Amino acid sequence: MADSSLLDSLNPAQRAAAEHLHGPALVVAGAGAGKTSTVVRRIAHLMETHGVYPNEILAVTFTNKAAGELKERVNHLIGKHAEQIWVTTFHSAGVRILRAYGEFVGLKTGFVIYDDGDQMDILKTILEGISGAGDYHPRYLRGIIDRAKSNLWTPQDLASQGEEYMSGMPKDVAVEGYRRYESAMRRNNAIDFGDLLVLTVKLFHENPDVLEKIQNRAVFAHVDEYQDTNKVQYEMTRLISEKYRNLIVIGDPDQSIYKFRGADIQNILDFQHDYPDAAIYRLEANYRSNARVLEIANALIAHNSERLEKNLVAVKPAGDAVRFYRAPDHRAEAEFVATRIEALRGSGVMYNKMAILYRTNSQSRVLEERFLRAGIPSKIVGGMSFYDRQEIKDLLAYARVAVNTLDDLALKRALKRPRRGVGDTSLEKLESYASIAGTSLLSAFLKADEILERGGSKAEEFAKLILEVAEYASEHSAEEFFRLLIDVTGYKTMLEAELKTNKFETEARLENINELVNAATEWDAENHGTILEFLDDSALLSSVDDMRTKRDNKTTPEDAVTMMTMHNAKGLEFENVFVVGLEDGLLPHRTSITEAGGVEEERRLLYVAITRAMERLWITMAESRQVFGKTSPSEDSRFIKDIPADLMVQVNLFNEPYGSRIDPQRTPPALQAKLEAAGGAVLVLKGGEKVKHPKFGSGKVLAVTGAGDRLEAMIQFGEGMKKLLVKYANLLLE
DNA sequence: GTCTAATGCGTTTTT
DNA sequence: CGCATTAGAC
Repeated sequence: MADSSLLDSLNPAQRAAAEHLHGPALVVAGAGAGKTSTVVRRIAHLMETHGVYPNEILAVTFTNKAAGELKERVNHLIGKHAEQIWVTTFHSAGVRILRAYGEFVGLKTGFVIYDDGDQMDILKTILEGISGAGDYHPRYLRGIIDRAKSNLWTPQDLASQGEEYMSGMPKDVAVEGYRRYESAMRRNNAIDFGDLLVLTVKLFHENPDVLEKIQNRAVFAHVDEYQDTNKVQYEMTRLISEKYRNLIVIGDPDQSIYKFRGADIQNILDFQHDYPDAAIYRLEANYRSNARVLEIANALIAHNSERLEKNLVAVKPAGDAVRFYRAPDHRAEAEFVATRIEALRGSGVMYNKMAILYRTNSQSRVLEERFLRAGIPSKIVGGMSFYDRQEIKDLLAYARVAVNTLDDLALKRALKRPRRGVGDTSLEKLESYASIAGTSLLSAFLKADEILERGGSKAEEFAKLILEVAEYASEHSAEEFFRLLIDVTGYKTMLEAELKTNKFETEARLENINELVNAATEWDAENHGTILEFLDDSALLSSVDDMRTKRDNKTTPEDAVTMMTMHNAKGLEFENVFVVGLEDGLLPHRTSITEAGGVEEERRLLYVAITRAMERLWITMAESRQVFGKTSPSEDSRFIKDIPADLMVQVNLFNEPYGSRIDPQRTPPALQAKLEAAGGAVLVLKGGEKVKHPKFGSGKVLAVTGAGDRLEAMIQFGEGMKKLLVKYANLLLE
């Protein structure tokens, strides 16, 4: 095959994957193995060398942020036509498809996306309506329904499942709850995250012509993070790629961490079974981490059994040793991290090269407080986000009912703030009227004068306000709309009145509604879309996506330490990483210990966290920690024992080693063979080099495997391919 | 109808 | 500890 400069920077394994043309393929890509580069170059190569049109290429990523980066890199490589490549997440693809064809599966124009808070509101009412079910927490039912949807189960399918899927709820309550939930959602013309995928699959099944249109947009399909796909995503992938069968899935079973969301590691483990003709490519050279970091990651994950054989080898040499700090309590742990961060800063490292990863969002508080006192700038990714704040949700509720007058839930939320003089009793009457008449709540409000004995005019006034707002929504840009909204609803006036009694909090709220307008302005500039599309985008933002973190705290300086959960860290990398809270009960989390496969999943989570580190890694635990206001003692995480003691340095508060020490003579395996070249220069092999062997002559290094003394090079010589132990091969660089 | 204070409760990860 | 709910006062 003709050399293409596009692929020159890839190693042989990456290159083989990037050159894959037709048919299914599985790319097992270890952490930091350069899978994004491989996909970027594969796409560029398809277009440049094989003349594939950009609008025949689909790439599904895990987050919008990853999608944006992929697009940008392809763009950078080959220029403008990359715009037409469909790079998306499963959920964004679902919205786009359903906005175009939703009517085929019973959706009406203007349907809105409900988040988990909305789901809980609906489910609470539903549980209260089922006799004897009022005591069950809606959270559990939401979990059941989400899991059912990720498995493509209808309420009827759920009824035939075992008790283990009912989260301790009586099965008939769960099934009936699911049924009522579905009809409530349709009545409100609303869909949830699960529906974005479930309804898309349903649409594909029932409308072959629609499916074919999508298939033609996905002649060459890529699905990233395949280890975290669930049943419905599996089905979506299968259907979309069915026509052309040019499907490449990329993933790493060792990084599967979303089982609770229905992700099924078997999807990747069984790929070759589903597609017997699938090619398989393994990217096993890790370009990200210092060899010592990778060594402990490998040692840890070796304790898992649900794996695909993989031998991840460091390209980088050994750097700083991994440090382990055992703190007396959670405050001391925060103190240690703060001290280390200041020391790093003192030696010239920027704050944005540092990250702290934890198991649960609640762990961020002590750290944040400590950093605030120390003057360390920090930003929290995830947790309570901008769009979860009360004032933002209130305003979005007005927007939602404006674009979808069937949204009773949003109408009720809007009614609460500012107060409209319509209380619970009136609302109840209007709701029951609407329910009997089979109309929306808004229609009932419009006729409130006839329905209510007292206070009907106030309800009607409110309904008219909503209609007025709805008119704005259809006629204005997002920015103009939200400017009008905060004014005409009296929301701003209400907040300004609250300034007297609750200055600090209200000032923040005023600032936030101003930020909402700013967000809309920026969005307008990039999208020129409708209010409905603005709502879609804000609903689908993930915590690592830019728009949200940027909005989250506008005072956060560019140079700040990143704090996030281990889940959110997937796909990211940082020069310096602190993995905190390695205590049994926290990691592995107590709730996961009794679940089948739970501990292995938690071990993978730690594996993901560790492999984020490029140069320096600290692991910490606290011997006691406050939970719900009570101090309780804790033990080392069982995962600490998975890592041989001589691979980490235990340190004190001053980062000085004590107790166990690593052997300074021992070098961790790295994918680098040091060869004495003619002039005595050190030669590093990673594949692709031309070398000379005393007996076989000139050859080209195809791949390098193994480590240390067992490091082997696969070399193509004139007389054929040889696999040689580098240590004895006497190779010279040509 | 609305606001306030007291109570009780839960322990995870998120598109 | 932080929240969501609720009883009871205005």
